[in-house]
Amino acid sequence: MARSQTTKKLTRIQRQRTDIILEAALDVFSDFGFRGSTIDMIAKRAKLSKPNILYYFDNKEAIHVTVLAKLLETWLAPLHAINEDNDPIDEICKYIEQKLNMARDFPRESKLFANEILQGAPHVLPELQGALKDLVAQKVKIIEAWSKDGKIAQVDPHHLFFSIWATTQHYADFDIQVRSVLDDNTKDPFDTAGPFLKTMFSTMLTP
Amino acid sequence: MARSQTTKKLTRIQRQRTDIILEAALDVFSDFGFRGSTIDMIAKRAKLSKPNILYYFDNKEAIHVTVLAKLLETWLAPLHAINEDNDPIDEICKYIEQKLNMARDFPRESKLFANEILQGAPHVLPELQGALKDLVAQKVKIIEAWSKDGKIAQVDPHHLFFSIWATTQHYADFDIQVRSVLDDNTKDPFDTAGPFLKTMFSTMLTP
DNA sequence: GTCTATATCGAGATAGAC
DNA sequence: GTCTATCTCGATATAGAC
Repeated sequence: MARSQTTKKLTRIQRQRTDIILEAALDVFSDFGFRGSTIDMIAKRAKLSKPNILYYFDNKEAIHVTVLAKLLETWLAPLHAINEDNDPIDEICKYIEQKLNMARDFPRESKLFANEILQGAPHVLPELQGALKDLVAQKVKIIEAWSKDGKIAQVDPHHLFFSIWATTQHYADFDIQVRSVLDDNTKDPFDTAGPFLKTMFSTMLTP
Repeated sequence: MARSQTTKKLTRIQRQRTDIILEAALDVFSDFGFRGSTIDMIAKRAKLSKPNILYYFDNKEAIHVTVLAKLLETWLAPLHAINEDNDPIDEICKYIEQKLNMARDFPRESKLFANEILQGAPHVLPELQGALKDLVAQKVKIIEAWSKDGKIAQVDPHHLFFSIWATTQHYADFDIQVRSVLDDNTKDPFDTAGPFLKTMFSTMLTP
């Protein structure tokens, strides 16, 4: 049994090693998917030997699961931050900006997540049906309250979230298509996407 | 060299066989990605033997490339249909509806395409930079003309297309997440997504 | 054209020395 | 804890009979 699986307490050096492995694994998995990635690739990127990787993790799947678990934490953070007491349109715009910043700054995480969902979420389905569903339900209520109070227009809150997720993550997941279609490659798509999306969503939400 | 690669002319039975193989391949590739799929899976689904598959196609990659080429044709059809002479908002709404219908009726194609783009478009990059880019450039001009004539609001046409692609395809590619988040699984997400998206985009585009 | 049998190879995982 | 060497298996692709 690999060291990291048996106990929670790790020495500093062990913690470092697993972090290096997870960082390399994120690189590889996000580029080639789970099945397209090999332990050898991860080992090379981490500058460790293949058996050494398997000393820290039971098997390839364990690495994948750990990477996904880490990513989910940060992935849901912006949604948590939506606050009922602030101005509704400001809150939504802030959320869009945060999601777009994450797509720009963490494209590997976005692609890895997209890959996992595309394959039917074999490793994160429980989280989708549990933590994510509950969190969304909570924020849906906020949107509904805003609508009821006439602070924003009447919209389907679920589809609002789906649209924000889809449009922001698109710039990370489909970046090769975005850059292929845009003629002027000197301009960063993210710079113009922000204003566009904020305009679109606030126009719809303005009562 | 496999039969189907040497000449263009195929007998009726050969054409049938290759169609059966491509149909099975679409099933398998869209579920497991290129690397996660095996020729055996395709053979089983097509009810043919593995060597028989390789009689019709040189190798696994040739099957993948052929499936992608077929799918791209149908994939771009709705974009072609956008007509400058009709009412702008009607045309955009029609486009959204067609894209959403395709996501509903051809989820395998949508997922396969998403997978290919996520991996960096190894097999369709030339088409993205050629046919797709040209087609988009042409339709971007139509949007710009509509804006200039005051028929629709001023929007960035590229980001408009990106957003339509992202939001519609989301319901096919991320369906497992969509269904996990929605409490009531009896209702079809597509039924409510159509009105939502049409409202969102026409609100933004109304001058 | 289609099959069975098989060569070959890449990759996950382990054994055991140090 | 980390390494080299190796086992093992699954998958691509081919050989050759029918």
